[in-house]
Amino acid sequence: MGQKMKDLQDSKKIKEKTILESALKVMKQKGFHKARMADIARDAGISYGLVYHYFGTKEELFETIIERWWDSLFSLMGEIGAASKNVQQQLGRIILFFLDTYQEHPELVNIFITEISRSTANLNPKRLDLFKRFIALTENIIAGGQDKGFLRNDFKARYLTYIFLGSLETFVSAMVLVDQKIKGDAQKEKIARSILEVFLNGAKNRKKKART
Amino acid sequence: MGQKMKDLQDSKKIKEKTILESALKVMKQKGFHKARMADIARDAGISYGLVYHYFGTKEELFETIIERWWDSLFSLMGEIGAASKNVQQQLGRIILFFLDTYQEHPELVNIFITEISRSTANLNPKRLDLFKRFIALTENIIAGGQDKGFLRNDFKARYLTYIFLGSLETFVSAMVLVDQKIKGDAQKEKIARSILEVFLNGAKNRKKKART
Amino acid sequence: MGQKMKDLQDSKKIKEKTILESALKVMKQKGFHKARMADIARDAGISYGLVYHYFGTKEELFETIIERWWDSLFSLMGEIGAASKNVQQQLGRIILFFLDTYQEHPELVNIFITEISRSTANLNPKRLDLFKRFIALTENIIAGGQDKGFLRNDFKARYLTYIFLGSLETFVSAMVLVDQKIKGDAQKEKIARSILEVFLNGAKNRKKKART
Amino acid sequence: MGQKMKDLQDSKKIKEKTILESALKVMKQKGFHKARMADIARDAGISYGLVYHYFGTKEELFETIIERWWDSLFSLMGEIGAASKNVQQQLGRIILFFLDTYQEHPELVNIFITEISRSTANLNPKRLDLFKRFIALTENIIAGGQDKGFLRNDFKARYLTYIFLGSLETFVSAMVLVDQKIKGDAQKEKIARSILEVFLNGAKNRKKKART
DNA sequence: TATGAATGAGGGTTCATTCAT
DNA sequence: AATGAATGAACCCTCATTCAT
Repeated sequence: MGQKMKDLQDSKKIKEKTILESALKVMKQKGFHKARMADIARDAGISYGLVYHYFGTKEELFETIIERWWDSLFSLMGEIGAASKNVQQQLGRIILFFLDTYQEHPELVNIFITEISRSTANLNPKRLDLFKRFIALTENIIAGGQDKGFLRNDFKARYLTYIFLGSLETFVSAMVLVDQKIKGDAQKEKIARSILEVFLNGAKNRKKKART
Repeated sequence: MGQKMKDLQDSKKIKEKTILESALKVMKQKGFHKARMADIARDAGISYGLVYHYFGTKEELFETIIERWWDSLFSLMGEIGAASKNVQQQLGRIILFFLDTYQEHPELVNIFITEISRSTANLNPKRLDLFKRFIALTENIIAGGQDKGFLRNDFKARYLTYIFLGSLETFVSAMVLVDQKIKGDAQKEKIARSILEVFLNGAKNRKKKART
Repeated sequence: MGQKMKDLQDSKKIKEKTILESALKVMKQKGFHKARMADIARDAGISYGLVYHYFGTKEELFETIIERWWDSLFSLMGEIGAASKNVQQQLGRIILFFLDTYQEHPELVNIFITEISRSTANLNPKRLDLFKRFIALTENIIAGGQDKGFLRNDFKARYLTYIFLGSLETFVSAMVLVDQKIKGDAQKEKIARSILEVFLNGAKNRKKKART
Repeated sequence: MGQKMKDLQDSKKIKEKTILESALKVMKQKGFHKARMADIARDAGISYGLVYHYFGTKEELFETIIERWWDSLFSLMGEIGAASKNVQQQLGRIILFFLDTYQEHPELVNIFITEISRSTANLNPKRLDLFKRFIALTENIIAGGQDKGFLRNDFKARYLTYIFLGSLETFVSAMVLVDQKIKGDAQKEKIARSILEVFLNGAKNRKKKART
């Protein structure tokens, strides 16, 4: 491949990325349905006709965003599965992934949570499958922990999975809502540990005798 | 007030309720932004002009739905605060409220969670305040539990609150997503106990020695 | 006719008048096209359904207003014609009629001028005829003045008529525009004399030698 | 600026003008409130979406029409002020401007008179100011004539101004009403002279002794 | 690639009018 | 007479998408 061609491709990639980032930004501000192609183009500093050159339709643009999210998520789940760490570490990795992504792209997390994970309107079979697949992968980890006797067996793995992902998700989205920034890796680690600790050991006080 | 007038008011109330329910139904199917007034009217079996007779605009219709949700939620929080139960019971009541509402109006929960709680686009200051107020009330309960030594003190009450509400919410919304119906009060109770139990005692197995 | 029936008819007349006056008021504020039946009814203190009981349609309500205007105008023109006054007095009567009506019902004059006299959209053949008839009657007076040698003969009567009515109309509508009230009969007389004087003798200074 | 760019701008200007002319045409036929954007677009031979591309809203389109009218009017008043002609000539210029505009764009004059000058509903403070400014400029000319002793001093300049503009306006609008075309410059000149002559010297016959 | 003029389906809203009570 | 719920035609405006340049 010639240098020129490579440059061209690079420039194409860069523009694509610019558009995607503008899309995230605008969608965060106005929500998916209210985000206009013209807004996205303006934010990206290009004409709106050009957006159609790179992404066929608004839907396609949206799909691309979603796909990239899932790709990175499944890529992580693959890594986690490959490395045979213990449950605690595996769950920790998932938590950190969400916090990392949030740190880098708060809008992405926001949109993922807002527009995709919750809206049945946006939930076509293909997307639902991705969800189920992710939940199933998490459930596998949880079930593995149950098998090893590390996690309690008196609840279905599926229930524990919901609770785990729920804690995580609400943490992240609560931060999105109040536009909290995670300040530094230290805070990130602390938050991750909190979530994991409460999930594993519960909110109940074990040190003193409870008065009630 | 004469009987006739009472009847008229009743019929008005009934029609209002019909419209609200149709709105919930349609919004669930298509999402808020995609829900057309014409759809709602058709579902309610009336002309769309009449919807405007009862609710000035689509936005107002939406606001009414939200307000009623908050009213019932705050009404519950008031009751819980008034009755000086222990933390466990108080949290249990909150869980049951969400499950109950879901049982009766799955769409309402869905819309609340999907369109309101998460979309910053819909989150004007007034709404954000309601949210913060609800979170603060829950935090009070949690903090109360910490004061009594029942809940652990090594995490901020706010963090525990997020985790509690997160578990609960994800449970409910996961059920919304896969369109699970809660079968009977027995199942509802069981789910409520699961959520509370894991929140309080953690997912870790305490009976056997964990192998990892 | 029984007393009861007479009372009923009176009450009917009163309500009709109330509606007509509210219509004038609202139309003045919002213009004819923007004036809603509901507005008129609210101003009259009745339900809008009742307006339809008295006047079949909005158009009919409008027509009634116009008709009454024309009736009183033609009634005046009849009087003027009957009494064989000189031109000066006849023209004076017309001027006073407009000023009187304006004094009593500024809205009516406003609507007449704004919505009727000028909008070709509202000018169906019947209405155009009324106009032409009024102009013709005025022209007769003017032509009479020419015949008697009182008014100049070097311009068509029609032209002089336009100029006469134009001066008058602009005076009145300029007052409508700036919402000037005519203060007392003295001012009214003075205005009437000014208009007539300038129409008859011109704006040119006749007392001194003009420098230009 | 490149030739291409100039062409583009030209084409844009041309289309804008096309739309404005269609707007005038339709508004004349149906009145402003009844004029539908779709009608205007159809008359201009374009889709109605495009009208919104050029003019944001119906209101804006309307505003543009009004503004251009005022611009040309004030531009004339500036010219008149600059050239220190005598009063007679200055007033003549104003008359000819109205007649010219009428000759070229009868709709514009009609709309100006019908929808704007008279409807208090359309009379926001900004517009009222423009009116007052125009009247004040005319009044200046009249007052100048009074100062020089050319015009009579026994009436306020403001009154004479009303009468002058009134004669002029009614002439023009009467012609609009009956859809008279001005045939050739000769007739235009004659009309102009008539108006001025009657305004200056009055309608009274000065040659013979009036019999009444 | 890049622009933005052009299109038109879609959907919110208004309001005159009807009609059951 | 009186009310106001109910209807639906009409109309403004938005915005995804196409296409000529």
